[in-house]
Amino acid sequence: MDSSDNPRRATLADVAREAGVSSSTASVVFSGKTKVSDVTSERVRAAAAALGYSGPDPLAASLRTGRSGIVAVVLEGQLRTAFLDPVTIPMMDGLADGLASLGAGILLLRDEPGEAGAPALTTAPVDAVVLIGCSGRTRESLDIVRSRGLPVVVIEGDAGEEVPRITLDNRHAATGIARHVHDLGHREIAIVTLPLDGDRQRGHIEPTRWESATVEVTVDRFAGVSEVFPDARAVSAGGSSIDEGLIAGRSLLDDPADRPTAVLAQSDLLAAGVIRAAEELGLRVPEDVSIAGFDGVAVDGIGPHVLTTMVQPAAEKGRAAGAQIARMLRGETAESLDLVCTFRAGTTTGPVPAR
Amino acid sequence: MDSSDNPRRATLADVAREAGVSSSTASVVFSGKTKVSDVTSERVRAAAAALGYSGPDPLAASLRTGRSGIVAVVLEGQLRTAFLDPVTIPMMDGLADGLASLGAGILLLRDEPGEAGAPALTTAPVDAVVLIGCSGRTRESLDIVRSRGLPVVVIEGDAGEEVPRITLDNRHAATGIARHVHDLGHREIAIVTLPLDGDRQRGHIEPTRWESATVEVTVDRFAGVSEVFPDARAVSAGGSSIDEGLIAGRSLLDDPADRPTAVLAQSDLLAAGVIRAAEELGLRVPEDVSIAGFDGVAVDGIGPHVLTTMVQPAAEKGRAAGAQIARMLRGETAESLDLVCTFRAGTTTGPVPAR
DNA sequence: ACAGCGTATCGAATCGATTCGATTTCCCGA
DNA sequence: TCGGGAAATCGAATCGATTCGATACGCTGT
Repeated sequence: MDSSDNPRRATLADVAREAGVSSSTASVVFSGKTKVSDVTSERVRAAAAALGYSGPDPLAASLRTGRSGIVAVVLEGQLRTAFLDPVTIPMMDGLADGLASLGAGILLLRDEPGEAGAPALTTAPVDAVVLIGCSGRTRESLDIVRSRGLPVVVIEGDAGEEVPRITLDNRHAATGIARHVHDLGHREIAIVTLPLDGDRQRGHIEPTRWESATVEVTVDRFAGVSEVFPDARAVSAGGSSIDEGLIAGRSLLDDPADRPTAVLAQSDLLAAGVIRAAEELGLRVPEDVSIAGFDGVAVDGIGPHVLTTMVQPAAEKGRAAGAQIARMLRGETAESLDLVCTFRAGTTTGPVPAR
Repeated sequence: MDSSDNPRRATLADVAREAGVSSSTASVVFSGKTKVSDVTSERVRAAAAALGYSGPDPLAASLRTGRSGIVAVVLEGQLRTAFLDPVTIPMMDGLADGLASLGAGILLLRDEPGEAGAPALTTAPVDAVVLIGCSGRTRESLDIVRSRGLPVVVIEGDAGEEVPRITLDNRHAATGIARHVHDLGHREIAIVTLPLDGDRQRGHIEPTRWESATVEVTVDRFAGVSEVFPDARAVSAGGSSIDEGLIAGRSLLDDPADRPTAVLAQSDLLAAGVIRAAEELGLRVPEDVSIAGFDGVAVDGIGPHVLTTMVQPAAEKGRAAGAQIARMLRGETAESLDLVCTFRAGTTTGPVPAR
């Protein structure tokens, strides 16, 4: 309205002059770092209002204090890819919470090839960085961050020693759910896995294929199940979605002669797809086939079922990352955390059907 | 490793001294704004490497140039609320694209009560702001932004004149899909709406109820359908999800005596829920009941069906917002855009069943 | 040999706040 | 009446780069 195209916006110095105080005093009025008399404070505020001054310029303040109040989150590839996973969202929310105590905002960065020469990470005014799902190009991001000397935390990824990381006890949790199924009497089970690497290839997984798998989550969850069912067959999905689960589920349940009595999916979305596949084929869950998931997210549209699954503390992952960042910013040393999943018994697993 | 706890990180001046050039020259080597001889450039780079200097400090650079390369996106409430809507994600992706030409990152801000006195928006070093779904508290955000004199764009919300906005032709698009259903011969139709206001109350909507509705999208899409079907009955869902659609669908399709031949849902997720409700009741889609959605997002898990819907240019919304921001930052004036949805004929609508 | 010119580099001002030691003010007790 | 000390305010340095007019240098054409 009135302040949009002035020749120059008012600065703190202008306000101070207008109020008849030094700029140091004016500064303190806004930051509250020191006591100022009420009368002075009032005069400064009045002057600010008169000049249309809306508080200290964040850029200048940042330079002086060395803090921008921004934490970068580096996601792989397109945002849509990252946010397709329903776990990501509560995690981000948790991160926002964990960072809130710092009053820090979240800067979304894609670790893209970066057309304009330097990746955004080089030139972004951030106080710290959170790397999610460290792999491939994220590695480069890490190098940049290290050379800038920024505090960094890695969520679900390995970035070498010295970098604090937040992980999940994927392997142990997977063993837990496998044991649950085993206790129910199941012996013929199948696993629907997440992608093994960037290829996202679907289909049956030969045991030797695991050697070239790079996605840690997938490998760990598989290894966990293997402890209980060393010979379980596995098919890989092309991603974590209901439709992918449906495809995998069909391929597993199609042949009545060779049908597992239980299917362990590596994500809840996949499990939901498998349930749909079972329903399609006229199989009852859990009477004819037991199905378990992983993650413990709210999956829409599986009707009356409550999925048996391992609930991962998604929001907690984010909060923990935020907390570690906060520590590092205070100069304390951060530590790595391995969060534990908790078993949730649902209605989708039951005793092995009488043959 | 080596640069983590030095007494002081190297500055551009240090590098310049080490290389035996002036700091202005050193600056130019990194920014590339002016020609520098190869030999000088090389000397500077070598000096930088020797001192472990990783490029100009973004904070200092920002102060001088007045640009931080960051655009804030203000979301209402929890992140999870905002990202639950599958339209949000491609939109953010589009925004990221639209902003990429500026090399700008996206700062996620929640318009919270803001415990620590000033909301983050006051102190965030941003170049511009995108407000999403302007309502209630977002209004305050707008005031802050205005007083800071920052360029701002509103997506799907009204922020008064002078603020460029990106909108959808919701009303017209809704009319289009209603006409499609009308052309198929349907006369008894029902609408499943998105929430009418913050209450998110479920259930039948009395015509007078519309007067107090505050969510623009809901009202517009309803009004659009009303042009074709003035007497259509409407039920409100408690949100945009498959489960909410299921609930609404059951209530509409339950009674065979009083069953609409077509259901128009205000979102694809709701439509998916209605489809499930129909299937539950043994109704075939579209033979027994036609169902249409809105949005054109990829909905997982409705099996072989392709939803008849209005495809909204979600990514384009974000891209357009990004483009307008870019214009404002270049000093040009931005304009409001009303994007159009396109009809997609699917397999979920068909001729009205013979009675 | 020199005016004229293009190129590479330099100097110094500037961006707008924060910070902390120094200074002033004022009140109280001896 | 004056010294002592707490409270409020001031001054000046500082954060680390960018920018642009000025300068120096080496060529070319006549």
